[in-house]
Amino acid sequence: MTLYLYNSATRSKQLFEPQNPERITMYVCGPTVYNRVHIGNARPVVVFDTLFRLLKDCYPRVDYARNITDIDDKIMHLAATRGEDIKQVAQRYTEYYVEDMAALNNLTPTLVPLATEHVPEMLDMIARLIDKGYAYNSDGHVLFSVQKMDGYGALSGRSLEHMLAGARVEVADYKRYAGDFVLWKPSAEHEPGWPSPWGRGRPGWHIECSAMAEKHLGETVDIHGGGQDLLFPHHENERAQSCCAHDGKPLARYWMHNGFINIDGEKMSKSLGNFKLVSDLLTQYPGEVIRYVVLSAHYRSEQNFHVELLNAAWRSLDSLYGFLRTANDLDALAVDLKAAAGYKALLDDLNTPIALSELHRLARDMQQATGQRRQQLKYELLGVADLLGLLQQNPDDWFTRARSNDAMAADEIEAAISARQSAKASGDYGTADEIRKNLETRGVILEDSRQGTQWRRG
RNA sequence: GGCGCGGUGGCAGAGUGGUCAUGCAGCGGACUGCAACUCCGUUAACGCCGGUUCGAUUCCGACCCGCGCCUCCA
Repeated sequence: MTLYLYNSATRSKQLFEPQNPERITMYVCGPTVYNRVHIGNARPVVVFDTLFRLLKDCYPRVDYARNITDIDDKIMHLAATRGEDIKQVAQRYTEYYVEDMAALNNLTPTLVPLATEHVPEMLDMIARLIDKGYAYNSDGHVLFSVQKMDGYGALSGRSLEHMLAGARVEVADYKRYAGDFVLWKPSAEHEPGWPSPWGRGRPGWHIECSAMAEKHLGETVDIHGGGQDLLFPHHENERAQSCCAHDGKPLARYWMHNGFINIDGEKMSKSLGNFKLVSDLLTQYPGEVIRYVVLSAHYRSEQNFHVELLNAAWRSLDSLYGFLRTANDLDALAVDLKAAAGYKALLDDLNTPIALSELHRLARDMQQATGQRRQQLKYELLGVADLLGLLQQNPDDWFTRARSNDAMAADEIEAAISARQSAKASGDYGTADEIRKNLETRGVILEDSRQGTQWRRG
């Protein structure tokens, strides 16, 4: 078993060698809870959930932390406009987030730390950074001095000169250097805040991840992940804080970043009005279909998202579940999953498109195989699919579960089918076809076979 | 301006120096009372121009086009 991962820090695919094979640690940046999540927010969650599943299969223990940022200026503004407490706002959107992510078959991470519950840890880390000379207090702000750190910018591959050369940053007057970033900032009377040695205030964006990773996973994590856009400044700054607080020890051994999702070739943005909320998509598509679409592209490449993709993914899943339906009564027979091509594809930097293609190959092979081989193929198919978070529901449920409230009830459908059976038996094909056509207009498709008639919702 | 990424068949999307990705869609056929499902067969691609090579979609160079990041957006 050899796992290769692309490390953003070295810009190359590397053999994954954990610090301690008995306990793998992974930290992924979670959401700021101020709105419902869109499909772009869902991509890292699905990607790292898939990695989590793979790691759990390879190692005895995996501690996977995905934080919730529940204190942030965007949350504050929303709370203020609605006359609510930030806690109410954050809690509500956290619940939505959990709900949406669960609908996409994402497992719950081992740890889900909240920023507001780690303020003491952040204050402690900030104090250490000041003691060590990496941070300074200025006018109620505490700032990290990027010039004090050797190799600042190495993660994202940029130098201070280049960063500031073409930058159009307004330099705040409390900064000693334009590239310095905030660890702690003052809160006005009406704003949420916590007491600190530097006055009442709130944490900067980056410090929470450093503090929470340290507390729950230790000074160095094996894998740190997030979206491509977090590489700079967020991860660069996290790395700087942690590294300097820990006397040079690296924050992460492997940095992983997923690419963006575009909508019809354009970046998703509120100004373009083209962002797709997961909750909206879920009203029309099963979560598993959305997950399939996300996994159909390699996580590092850009993905172009549009409605036809969802439809194609749905049909692909129909095909896979169709094979499983015909094997419903078959007992799976265990084989070594790690020998499966789909498993190997995942070990190669999470090549999910190849793994998906293997699902189709396995399903087809299973359909044609007999005896033990058929049972083994079922095991392999379900096993690889499980690593992808797919195909784990009962095929009959997949095909017959009602998608809306006005959908035809199952017993009504069964009654229509037996009426059609009688018509067929008496040679009255006109009536039989009429019944079938009626069902079809109500979203029910019939499939005759020697064993009888099966139905599914189309 | 700085750093980086990508251009593959109708759509999506892997991969490779020399038969095949795969899925969805299309086309032809089998099965079926007719369909659906399934099966068999099949069409179709590697931005442009050079170079290296016996051979390049794959390596090298130029060009064209598209895209991302450069302080709080996954």
